Amino acid sequence: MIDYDPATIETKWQSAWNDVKAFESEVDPSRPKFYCLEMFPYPSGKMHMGHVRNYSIGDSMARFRRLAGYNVLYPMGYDSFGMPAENAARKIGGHPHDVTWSNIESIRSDLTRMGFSYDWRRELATSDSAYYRWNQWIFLKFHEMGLVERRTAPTNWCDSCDTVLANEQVKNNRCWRCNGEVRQKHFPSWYLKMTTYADQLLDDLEHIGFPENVKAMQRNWIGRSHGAEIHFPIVDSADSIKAFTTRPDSIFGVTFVTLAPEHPLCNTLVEGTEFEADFRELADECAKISEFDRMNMLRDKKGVFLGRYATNPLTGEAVPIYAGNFVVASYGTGAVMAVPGHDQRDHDFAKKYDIPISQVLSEEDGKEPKVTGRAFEGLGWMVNSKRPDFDGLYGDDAKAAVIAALEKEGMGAGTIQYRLKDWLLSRQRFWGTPIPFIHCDDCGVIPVPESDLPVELPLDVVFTEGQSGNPLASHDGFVNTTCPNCNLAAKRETDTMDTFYDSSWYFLRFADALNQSAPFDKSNADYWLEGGVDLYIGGIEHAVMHLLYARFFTKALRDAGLNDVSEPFSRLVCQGMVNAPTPFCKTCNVEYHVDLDGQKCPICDESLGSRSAKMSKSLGNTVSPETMIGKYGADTVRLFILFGANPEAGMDWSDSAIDSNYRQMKAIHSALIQGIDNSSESGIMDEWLLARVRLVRNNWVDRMSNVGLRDGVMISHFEMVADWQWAQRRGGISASTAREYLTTWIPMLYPATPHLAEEMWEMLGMDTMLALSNLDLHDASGVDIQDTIVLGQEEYLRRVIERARSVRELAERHTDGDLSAIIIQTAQEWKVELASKAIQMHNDAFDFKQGGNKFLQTQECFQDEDMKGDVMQYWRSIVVGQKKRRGRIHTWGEKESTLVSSEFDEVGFILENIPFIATVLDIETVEVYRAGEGEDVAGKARTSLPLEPGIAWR
RNA sequence: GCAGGGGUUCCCGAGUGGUCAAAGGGGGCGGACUCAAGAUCCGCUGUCAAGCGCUUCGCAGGUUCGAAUCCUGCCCCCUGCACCA
Repeated sequence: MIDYDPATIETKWQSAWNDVKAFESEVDPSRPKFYCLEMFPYPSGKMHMGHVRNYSIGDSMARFRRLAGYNVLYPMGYDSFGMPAENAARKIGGHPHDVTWSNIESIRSDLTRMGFSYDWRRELATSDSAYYRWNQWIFLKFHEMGLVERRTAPTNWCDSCDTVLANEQVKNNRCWRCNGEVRQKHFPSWYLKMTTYADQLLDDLEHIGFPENVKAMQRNWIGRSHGAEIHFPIVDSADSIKAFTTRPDSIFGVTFVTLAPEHPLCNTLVEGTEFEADFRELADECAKISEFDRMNMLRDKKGVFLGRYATNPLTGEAVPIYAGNFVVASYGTGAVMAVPGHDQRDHDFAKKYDIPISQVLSEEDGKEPKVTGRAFEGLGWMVNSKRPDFDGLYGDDAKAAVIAALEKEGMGAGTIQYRLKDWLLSRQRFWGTPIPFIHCDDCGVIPVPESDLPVELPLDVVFTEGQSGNPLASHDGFVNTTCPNCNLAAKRETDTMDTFYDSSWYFLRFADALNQSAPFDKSNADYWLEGGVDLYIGGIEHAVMHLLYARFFTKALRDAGLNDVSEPFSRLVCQGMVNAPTPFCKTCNVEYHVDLDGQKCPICDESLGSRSAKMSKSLGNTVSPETMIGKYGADTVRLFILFGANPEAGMDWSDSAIDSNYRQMKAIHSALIQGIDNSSESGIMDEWLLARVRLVRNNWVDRMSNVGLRDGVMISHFEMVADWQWAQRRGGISASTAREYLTTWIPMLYPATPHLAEEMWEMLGMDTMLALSNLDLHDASGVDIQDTIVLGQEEYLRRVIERARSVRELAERHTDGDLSAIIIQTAQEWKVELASKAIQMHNDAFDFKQGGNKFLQTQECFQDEDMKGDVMQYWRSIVVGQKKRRGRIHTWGEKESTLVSSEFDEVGFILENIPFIATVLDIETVEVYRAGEGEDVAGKARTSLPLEPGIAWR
């Protein structure tokens, strides 16, 4: 017997695939396309388990689709601009370019060793000028379209990263990358006007296959809210306060107005008055304190009266103006109309400062609002309106009426607010795409002409530790240039682009990666991206940033005329994390480094337990893919990854589990060898095994088509081995059946474990490699009636054996000495007859409640007075059932019904299989007869049902 | 607080009204093989019991002839956003 030797066959097939260029694909409108893409890696060093998982999923799907006849685009690249490379370069004194390229080499070799089937011709790296020149080209295009804006505004500045950040990159006022605190800084910056697309980005979410949580996060992020902007004229002033509200229907309950302390009107109003001092104190407090303190402080709502009043535009009432620490300057208009009767926050504030509370919405139509001591925030019926024609209106009608009145009187308008901001694109860092603009004293900020692209990053820059600032800014050769307009000396822009820019269109570049005259050819992009990338796989951490930017880009590029695609990704799968055991203290709820395994908790001194935690360097619970591939081979690692959990679920690394997957691979290998070597001429299990494979293959295609890889692999790598082994145990199969089975089975092994499959395919004598094969999977012929019977019979046998086992222990207790015989009593003929009739009637929608008893009375078996009771009881059990179990005619599946109706000869079938039953049950004698035709051992005759014989031991 | 996702047997994890004491894997136990270990194979793994038994799918109710599955309320966990007006 040949041993399973993954190392040899894996390298063999990897180079064979490479030799025949198996995975290179071209546009071919005559075939259905499938674009399979994984979020490309940031080349930070070696490949880790998260990558392995991501790409194992993608590769299996790509291979599955190729096998099914699709024209598959499956490319790979590197998201290689970014700070880690720059920081590494500073540390070791090199250039980010060199750091990046050596990491890319390393990752590429890991990817190759896993056998991933990429079209390597399309490989790209975003830090390559062949790529980023198109970043610049697109930027100029966006500029022409009016989507680029340079403006000075407060920005999020991260001190430790030495750069500004986009809104999306700030989490809890901390930097997404380094977790350092972010502060506000006024800065001239480049923006992409993503808000132009806010509505499309939100509305189009409805039609794409993203997971619900990702859609929710994006909706949340875009944060569209419908409402009104309402003007509150300031008493004795020409100014008015513009407040945004989502609840214009509560306007008659406004008892004060609150401004953000940063609101410019605050200053105007208090300057030189007795209220100035208090206001300054509040404003300073808000400006200074750290985010952490502010979160605490904000539990305590604070405000100061500004000494002035504003007029409610619909009533003319004057209400006091406050500045409040809880009003956010950057959202809406930075001013809030306060309705303490219907907003809990305003309610708290009003109580604290003794401001009147007025209720103008009622929970019940026609009734006065209840006084509860809390604000009623739901929709309600308007009451107490200080103008006619409003009372009695509800919800949207109420809002519309108020807005209409405001618009008519020029005091406001219905508006829509977004949380989404424009994308702050510029970074004060070196390792990114230079923004292609030039600052000229005379001509201003002007674009680099297209013919001068790319603006390349200089390679002669020295990076040293402790260096701060952007090295581009001090690189004379880069900075100094001439103005394309007036030809006088000018300076280059030294800001570079956010690296998320690079990854916002790489999936389009892959469609035509070698194009040197354009970012991509339109027809190529339209072919491969029609309906979007068909399957996009990556981590949930990109739910907002990358996926939102990429959607925006695709739409903007569409509007630039570069493609006809509106949504880049038609189906997104976010793969779960790979976890591994790590020491854990239950009491302190802290995870520790694996070095502390088996020791005591450093905090509370209790013994540490273990729990599953995300693999990370800081916990030391990582597992090196390289080591695992070396030990078990790529196929086993892939099988483990796919079988360990469904793609979306988190999975736990387990040494024993990968070991058992390796054993499974060996079992598959030896089953295949056994099949190939089979020279038997007859096989009693032929019919059954072939029926099984017809059934199972359809299920497999079904599961795989829906990225149900775990289920798919369970069928191909577990159930089918079990079927094979069962067939062997039950008496074996013939050579021709073995061949037929393998011809179907081996391709099913191919997506998950392609090397083994390819090797076995060749050994089976096939000339065309699986990598080049195109099998019509959907042509699977399915199971026919004969298959159903054969499968049903075998299941019947298994069930009989199972039941025999389950009563065995009891029988042993009730019998003196060893058991020597098993007695099987199949159901009486009249039972089978009745059941068969009942099935027929059930199919004809017979009403058993109505006519069941009447029918029974016409039956021959019912005429015998002694049997009447039994017949009644039996009848109930097959057509009605008990509390817990429904009647058999309802619970029998197709197989069972077919067997019963076709008068399956249970006695004959068991007689044929006596040797097998005797062997597996380890018993000398197996007796079988129809109940009533032999001794009624242990009173089992009465309990026998069709397909459920009474089983007794002796 | 809002939004999304969850809570299933020793563990992980399938399971969307009856075929469910609930797939599969891990772990554990037992057996075969072996001098032994490992590997491999077979069986068992809620509970009492020669049963159309009893109890179990976060908790409490409800709908139903029948609920892990549907409805209501509550508790807990994870993720994201957050005094967003």
